[in-house]
Amino acid sequence: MPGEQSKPSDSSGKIKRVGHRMTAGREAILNILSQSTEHLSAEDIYIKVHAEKPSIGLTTVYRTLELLVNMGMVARFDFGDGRARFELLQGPKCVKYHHHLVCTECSRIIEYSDFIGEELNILETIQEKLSKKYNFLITNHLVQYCGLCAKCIASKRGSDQAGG
Amino acid sequence: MPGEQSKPSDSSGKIKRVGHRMTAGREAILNILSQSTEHLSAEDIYIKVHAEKPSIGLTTVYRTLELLVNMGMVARFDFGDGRARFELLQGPKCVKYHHHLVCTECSRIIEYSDFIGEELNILETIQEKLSKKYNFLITNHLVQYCGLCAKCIASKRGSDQAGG
DNA sequence: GTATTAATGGAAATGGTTTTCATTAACAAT
DNA sequence: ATTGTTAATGAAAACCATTTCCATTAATAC
Repeated sequence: MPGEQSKPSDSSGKIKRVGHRMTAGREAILNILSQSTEHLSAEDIYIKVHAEKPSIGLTTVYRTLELLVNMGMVARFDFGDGRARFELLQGPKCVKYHHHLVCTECSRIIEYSDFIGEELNILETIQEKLSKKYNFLITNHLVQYCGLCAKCIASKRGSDQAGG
Repeated sequence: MPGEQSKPSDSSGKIKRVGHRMTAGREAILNILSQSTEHLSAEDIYIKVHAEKPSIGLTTVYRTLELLVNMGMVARFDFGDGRARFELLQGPKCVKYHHHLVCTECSRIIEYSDFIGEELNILETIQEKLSKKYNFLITNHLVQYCGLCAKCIASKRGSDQAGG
């Protein structure tokens, strides 16, 4: 059946083409990633995968994520809360650039796409200049605004007592 | 002696003013931080501090760094290699903005200050917009270009064998 | 179907960071 | 300078995300 490879984007095909085997675990993990817009940690993914395929272990999740990151299919982010987050770089829901708003209090992460147009020109111009000046092969960039989200501002205000 | 507080920047004074005690360990750590332009990890700092004051332990380094970060005197970065890096935000050598070039292969970090002017306008404009739209209190931002440094490009080329 | 070997799971190891707890020492009051 | 209070400390243990080990399983090629 030629239509069989009509999986969400061609992730499975890509994996095979590079000489890796397509397994139930890898497929499940790719599915989770393609269905989520959140930035999932390895454990988040493990919990979801494990729910639908209990045979799959955490180790496999880590190994698969490593593979996908190395293949450039998944991006890995460190937001400073001690666990890495992962995001699919392919498929319908994917975003090309990763510009985040991170709450330093509760680690809430917002991926904004507004205003990105304005940023990109400048960022790409600078990327080229840096690339030349420092002899870097730049493959990616990352912009993070750090601060407090609305909730944490509110709860801070509360715990600061009659602060005003 | 009134001239005694002429320490490099007024870090010690700042610590006391907030109600914390100035100790030998904290002073040593602040010294290390103010003397280095590198992005030091907790252990880097520990090794340097330990060399001049062997009584100071790694735990104290971590605790002091946490204090300084909370006081806003030190910035903490995660470059994805599993250990946090720290950088003084005060004193003569300090940089206001933290724009980095990170080698994903060897974790080499370059803090560039070129071209920053061009970026800042846009980044600050966007910061305000995001702040309003998402109700964030943004205190900081971070720009990272990721890729391969010159050395790692070269060594990749070598290990790829007759690749061209 | 069989062989090959990549992929896997579970347990153990690793390594950066945090916690615990008894001890020490900074600062304020004297 | 002495004393009292309690924050700060060091060492060891705990923690926890991630990696490694190794025997077993299963995906692909034949």
